[in-house]
Amino acid sequence: MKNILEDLNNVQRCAVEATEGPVIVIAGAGSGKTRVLTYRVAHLLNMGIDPFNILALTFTNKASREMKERILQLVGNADAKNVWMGTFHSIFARLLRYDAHRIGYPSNYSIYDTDDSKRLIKAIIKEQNLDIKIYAPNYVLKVISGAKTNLISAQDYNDNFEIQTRDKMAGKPKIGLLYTIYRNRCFKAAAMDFDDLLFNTNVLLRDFPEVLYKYQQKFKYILVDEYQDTNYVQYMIIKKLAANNENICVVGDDAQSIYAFRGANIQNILNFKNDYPDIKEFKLEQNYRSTQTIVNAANSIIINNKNQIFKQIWTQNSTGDLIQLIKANTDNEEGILVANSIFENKMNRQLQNDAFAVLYRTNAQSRSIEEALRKLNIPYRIYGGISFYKRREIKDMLAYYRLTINNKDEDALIRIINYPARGIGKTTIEKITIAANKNKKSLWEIINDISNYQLGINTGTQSRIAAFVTMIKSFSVQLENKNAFELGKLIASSSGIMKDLYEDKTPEGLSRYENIEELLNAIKDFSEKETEPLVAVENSENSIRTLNEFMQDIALLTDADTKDKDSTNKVLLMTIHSAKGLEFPYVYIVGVEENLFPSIQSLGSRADLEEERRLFYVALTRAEQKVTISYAENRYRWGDITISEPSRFIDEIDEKYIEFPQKKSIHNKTVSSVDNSSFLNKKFVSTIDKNKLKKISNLSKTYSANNQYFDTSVIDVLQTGMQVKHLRFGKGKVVSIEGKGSNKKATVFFKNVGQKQLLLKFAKLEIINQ
DNA sequence: ACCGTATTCAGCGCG
DNA sequence: TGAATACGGT
Repeated sequence: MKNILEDLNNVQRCAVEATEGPVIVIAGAGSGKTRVLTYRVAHLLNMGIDPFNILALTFTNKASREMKERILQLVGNADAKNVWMGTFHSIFARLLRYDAHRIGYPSNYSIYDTDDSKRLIKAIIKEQNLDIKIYAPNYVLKVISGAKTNLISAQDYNDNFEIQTRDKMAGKPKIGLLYTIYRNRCFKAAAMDFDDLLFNTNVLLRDFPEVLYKYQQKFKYILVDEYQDTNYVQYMIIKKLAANNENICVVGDDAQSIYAFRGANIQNILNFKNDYPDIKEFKLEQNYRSTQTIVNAANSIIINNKNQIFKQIWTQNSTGDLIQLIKANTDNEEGILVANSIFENKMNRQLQNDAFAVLYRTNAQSRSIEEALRKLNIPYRIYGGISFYKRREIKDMLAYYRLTINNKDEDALIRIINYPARGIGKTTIEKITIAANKNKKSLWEIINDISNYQLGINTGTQSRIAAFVTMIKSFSVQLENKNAFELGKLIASSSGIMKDLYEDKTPEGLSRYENIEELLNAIKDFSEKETEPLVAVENSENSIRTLNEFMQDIALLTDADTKDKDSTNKVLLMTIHSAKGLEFPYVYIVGVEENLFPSIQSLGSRADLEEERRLFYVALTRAEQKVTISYAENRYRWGDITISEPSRFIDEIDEKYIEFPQKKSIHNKTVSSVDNSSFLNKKFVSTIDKNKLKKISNLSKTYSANNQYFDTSVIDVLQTGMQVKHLRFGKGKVVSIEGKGSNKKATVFFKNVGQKQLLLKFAKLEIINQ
């Protein structure tokens, strides 16, 4: 067998071979992070570790799928698919199928997605006669979700004086009550939302020592990807699982932590060492993805952040093109200029459409880009958007499946009890809901025994309800003996959904019908082929693949997971957030303006601004060959034209990496004096006001002041024994010098921080004493 | 049951 | 501005 370790560089190899004990890998952008993770798992397997003893947690389903494929290729042994690899949610959803009975949940519990949760919250707010404006469902959900993420139960929430005070001050004292009701309703419906999957896992591991012991024994080796974006509950779960063996390896890059806004805690990675004193730390600093220009420009950005783990990303790749700056008058013009630029590059360099990606801060920005691309007949695809599984007709169909599997599923029941219309109206449902709340029963329990409750429902309606119950039951009894496709198809036709959509001859109706057909095709694939389940199945004695299994498989899918058949060779448009982990030869970052990027909401706090800067860093480092940055001076936002300035992030890039606009906007507003001033010629042209001129000229001074540190002469002159000063590390003494030319490295002993290896072209060393 | 109008929302979004 | 949904009238 080939020694796979030979594919790795030194640090990567060390990180892969350090299988025992706690390990942290700080992996710079493009430094081969995924490689380390996959090779590490492959290495463990080659060492003879049982795949069932390995737990690998990823950020997205897509990442786990890709990693699995690569590991299979590496070890060439189908056993590898038994590694527990997946997202936190899919892995622990699975754990809960085995053990949730201890906290009162059946193993066939439903999973509510965000829409389902919101519907339920809204219904509860209405039932409580609260003002929907004060208790906006989105807000309430966000608060509840945040609480669960921080392991605050409904009980804790209501008992916590500070929280209660905060809610009262905000004029929303009933949020705790809504949390309690919401939790109880989910429980009664045998449903968990996304947050519950993690929250309840933590409860199991916390309150049931035998469960904790079981999984500690099982997961002898734990790997966590994208550790910088983990939140508190994830942190706690990992900590508990790893407590016994401490064979834990986390991989991440603090510079790419961009999800604080939804609870990710960058301190998890910054403080990881505190939890495991005897930790081994590896830093992957060589970038294999991008040109020197891109790497250096990205470094010059991120250095402005205070809160970070020190590292020096460098590359052996060629210098490459300068970062091109495009200035536009309006957002529409920005779209045109970007599309033109893509077209030019495509022609001049003979590139395919899929060599290009356009990244933006907010989804609303895609419009002008789309229009311009369409005009030039450049095919594009928006990455993200409405997921197949979130379409109304699909959710309706899935609601039938959910109710068939879990009769208590309240959201599913409400969704379909009168769809297709069967004469069970609002008033009836209201009566049933009230009865359920009063009797502390699920809706299903009420309608299953409708004749025994005096709800004032007329006999006609009662018999229609009874017929509905009978129909669902007739589906439920076939869950075990029919495969997913047979039963799925039966439900689609018996429920009347197929007929309902078939009769709708509008274009929307037609497309809905087709979508249902597509869903059935997917189920057919699942039933027949040995499709790889998202999470390994341990005892697959079951010869048929059931509808229940299908639903578990897709419950945690997102649109990023739905394969797009004709996704090939198109320009990709997406938010920067969804670009995380991806790479493209040519990257356009658009709308790089103050108040948009960085977002206006981020300007209030240093932490938020630093997150925006990391986001910009992520955007830059997606590119392999060339980055183009654009901004517009006028932009439509919320129906108003707003005037914007170029983002501070543009100023932060060392200007020697930027190619400033030469020719102007298509509106021919070029200022004639451009040629007179070499400075203006370089900078943003057009109508620059005096203040901006002043600002820019100050900046240019800053740059030249900085440039002395970059002066190659320092690299050439530096000798062992010299006293030097580093911007962040302070004073130190050169211990040794290795390498030559631009890859020259010095080992320096600093008084304050100890010994460091520095790549001289980045380290802004100043010689203070020979 | 359905349609037209009113209202609301607009930072990023893993599962 | 524009889309997505809620509401209210027929």
